[in-house]
Amino acid sequence: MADPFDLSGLEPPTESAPSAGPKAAPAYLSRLNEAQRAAVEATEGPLLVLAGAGTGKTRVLTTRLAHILRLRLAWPSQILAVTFTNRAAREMQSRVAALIGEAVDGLWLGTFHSNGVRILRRHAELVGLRPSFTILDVDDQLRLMKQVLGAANIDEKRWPARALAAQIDRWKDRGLAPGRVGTAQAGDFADGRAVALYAAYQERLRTLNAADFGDLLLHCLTIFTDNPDVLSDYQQRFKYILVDEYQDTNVSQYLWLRLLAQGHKNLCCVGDDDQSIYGWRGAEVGNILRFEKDFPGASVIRLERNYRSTPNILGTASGLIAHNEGRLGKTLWTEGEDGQKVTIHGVWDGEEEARVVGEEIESLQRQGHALAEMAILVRAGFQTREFEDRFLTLGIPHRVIGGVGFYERREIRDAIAYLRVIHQDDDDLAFERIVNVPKRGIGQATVKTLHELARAQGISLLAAAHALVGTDELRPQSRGALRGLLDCFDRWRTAAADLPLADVIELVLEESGYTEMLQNDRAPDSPGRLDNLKELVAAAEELETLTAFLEHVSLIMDNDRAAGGDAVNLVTLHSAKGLEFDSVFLPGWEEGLFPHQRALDEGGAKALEEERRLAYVGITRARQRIRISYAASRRLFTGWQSNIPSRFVDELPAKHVENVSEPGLYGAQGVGLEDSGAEFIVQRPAFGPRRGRYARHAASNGFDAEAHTGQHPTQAKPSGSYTRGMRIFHQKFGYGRIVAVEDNRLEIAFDKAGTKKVIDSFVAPA
DNA sequence: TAGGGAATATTTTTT
DNA sequence: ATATTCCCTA
Repeated sequence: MADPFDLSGLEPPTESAPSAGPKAAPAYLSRLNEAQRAAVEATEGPLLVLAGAGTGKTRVLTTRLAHILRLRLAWPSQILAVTFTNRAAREMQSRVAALIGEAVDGLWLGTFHSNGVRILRRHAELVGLRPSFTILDVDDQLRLMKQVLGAANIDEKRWPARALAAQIDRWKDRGLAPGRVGTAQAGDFADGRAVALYAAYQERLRTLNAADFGDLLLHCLTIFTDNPDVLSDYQQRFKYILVDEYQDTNVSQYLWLRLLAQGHKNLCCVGDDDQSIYGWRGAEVGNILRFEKDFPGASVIRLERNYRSTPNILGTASGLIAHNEGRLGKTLWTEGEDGQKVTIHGVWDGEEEARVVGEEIESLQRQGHALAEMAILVRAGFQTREFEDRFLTLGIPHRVIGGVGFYERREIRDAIAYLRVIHQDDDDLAFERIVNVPKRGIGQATVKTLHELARAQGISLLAAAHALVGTDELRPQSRGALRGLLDCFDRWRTAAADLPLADVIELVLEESGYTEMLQNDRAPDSPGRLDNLKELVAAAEELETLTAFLEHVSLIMDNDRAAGGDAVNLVTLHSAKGLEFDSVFLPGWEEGLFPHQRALDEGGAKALEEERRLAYVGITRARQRIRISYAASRRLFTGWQSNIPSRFVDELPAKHVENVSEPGLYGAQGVGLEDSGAEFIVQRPAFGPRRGRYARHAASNGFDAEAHTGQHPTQAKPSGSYTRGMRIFHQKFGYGRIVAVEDNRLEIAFDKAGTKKVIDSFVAPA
C-alpha cells in the first residue's frame, strides 16, 4: 500500500491543522466513476449526494473520509461521520481502515445516538444529569411510563402506557422538549394531559439520572441552544461532517446536524429519497428535499449507475417505485446481461411458502451457491418463524438478523439489571427489576413500602432498603431477605473494583442465586438461557470496565454478527437496508401484510408510498435473482385469514417478471380470489385501532403535574424534628411514644404493638 | 407471598 | 399459540 497516513490516535495540537501536502492522485480515486469521484473530491462546502440503490454510496462515503485524512485536511478527531445503524458504522470503520492501510482511531464515527451520548456525557450537568447517567431500554421506559400514569391516576386500560410512550417519542423525534410542545401538537392522549405527563416523565428521568433514547439527541439540542460556547466548541471541532442515509433523519437529528455544521459548513449528506422507510419513526423525507435551501450554495451530485443488480431486477424496482409521486426522481441504469426474470409465486398457505422456499434454497445450494448469499426479506418479524421451523427440519443453517436481540432476552436483562445497580445504586428501575428475581420473599407489599419511603425522603429504593432493614417496618422474613441482598450488593461492588468484569458477572450470577434458579427450572428453554448467560460473560471479556460494558449493551443492541458461517439470512425489510445478496426471497406479498394494514390505517396514502419504498428496498437488495411469493391464507393467532395478493404484485412491470403461480390459486394475473370454502374463517385484519370502545368512560381525573413532580407532598416532618417522649401515630402500629431517636430512625413504644424501630417519615405527630 | 388458573392482548417496522 | 396480567387461594 502507498503511504500509511500515520494519523492514528493523534489529537490536533490545539489550533494548527495538518497541512495539505501535494501528493500524486491516489489509486483509490481511479477506482471510482466520474460522479463518485466528484463526490469524493468536493470536500469543501455543503454537498448532497443523491445515491440510488447499489450505486456505490458506501464506497463514496468511505473513500471521501479516507481522502480527507489522506490530504490531511483534518485530524480524525475533527471528522464526524454519522450512520444510522451500528452495523453501518462498523462497516465504514473497517473500510476506511482498509483504504488507509491501518485502523484509524479518534474518529467521531457512529450512529446519531452513539455520537449523541458521547457529547451528552461530557456536558450532562447542563441538563441536570450526572455524567454516569443510565440509558433506559424500552422495557424501562415503559415501566416508568406506567408509574407516571399511575401517579397521575390515569386508567391504564383506557390510555395505555405504550401509546403515551409513542407520543413522547414522536415529540422527541421532532426535537420538542415538554415546554416546547405547542397546543396544536398536544395530541389527544388522556384528554390532552399528555404534555403534563411528558413533563412528569422527564422529571422522573432526571431523578433517576437516566435518559431514554430520544433524550440522547434532545438533550444535546438543549445543551447547544442554551450554551453557545459549548456549541461553538463543537462547531470549530468538526471540520468535516459526513452523514449516511440522510433520507431517514428526523427533525431532531436534522437540527443536531445543522447546528454542528454551522462552523465549517463542510457537510456531506448521502441519501436516496426512494429508500426513505422510517417515516413512522419521525423521519422527514423533507430533509433531503430541502437540503439546497437549508445549506445555501450546496452542490448536488447524483449517482445513477447501479453496480449491483441485473437489468431485470433494476427494471422491476424502477417500475414499482414509479408508482410513487413526490420523488426527486433518478434514472438508474446498469450494464450487463438481463439476467433472470423476477419470479412470482402464489401458494396456498404460509407453510407451503416456507416449504417451497426451502426447496429452492437447497436447489441453489446444490448448484454451488453459498447460503450466506441468500436472504429472506420479510415485512414483519414474526414472519421469520415459519421459515425457521422449516429450516430446522431441513437442517438448513440460518440466522435471524435483528430479531429479538441478544440483549433483549429476559435473563440477559436481569443480569444487566444487577450490574446496573452495582454501577449506579440509585438505578431504581434496575433495582426493582431484580429485588425479587430469583424469588427471595420480597413481594409487592415490601416493594411498596420501599417506594413510599423513597418518595417521602427523595432517596433511591436501595437507600430506602438500607434504611428499612434497620427497623421493624418490614416483616422479619422480608427484612432478612432484603438485608441479605444488600450485603451481596456491597460485596459485589467491592468485587467490581478489583476483579475483571467477566468474573464479576459470574460471581453475581452465582451468589444471587440466578444460576441456581435456572438450573432448577424445568422449563425447556432454561438450558438455553444458561448458555446465553455464559455468552454474556464471554462478551464481557472484551470490555474493560463496567461503564463501557453497560454503554455497549444499551447502544449496540444489534446482534447481527453478520459473520457466523454459511447460513441463510432471515431479515426484516427495514433492517435489510444497506445489505445485498445474490438471491433474495420476498415472501408475504399480500394485502394487509404488505402493504401492512396498520400502516394503511394510520398513515393513509403517505404510508402506502412508504410501504412501496420498502418493497423497492427489498427488490434492490438482490444482485442475481428474486423470488416473490404470496399466500392465499395464513394462520393468524388461533384462526385463519384469507388474503389477496399485494397490489404491489400488480404494479411490477410485466416485462421483467414472470408469474409461475400454481394454476387454480388465483389465476396467473393475481386477480380475484377464489372462495376457498367453508373451513376458512375470513377475518379482516385484526389490527385496527381499538380505542373507540372505551369512549364514554371519559372521566376527568384532574391530573396535576405538581402532585407528582413536586417531591414529597404530604409527608410528616423533616428529619430531626422528632424528640424523645413525643406522642406519634403510625399507620400500621397505631399510637405510641418515642423512646429513642437516632438520626431519622425512631424507637417507639407503641400502645398496642410493642416497641419497634421505625423511620420517621412513616409516623405523624399524634 | 407464591403459585395456579383464567382472562387478555399480541403482530409492523428500530436507534 | 404464547406471553403477560389479574385475581384468587393456600
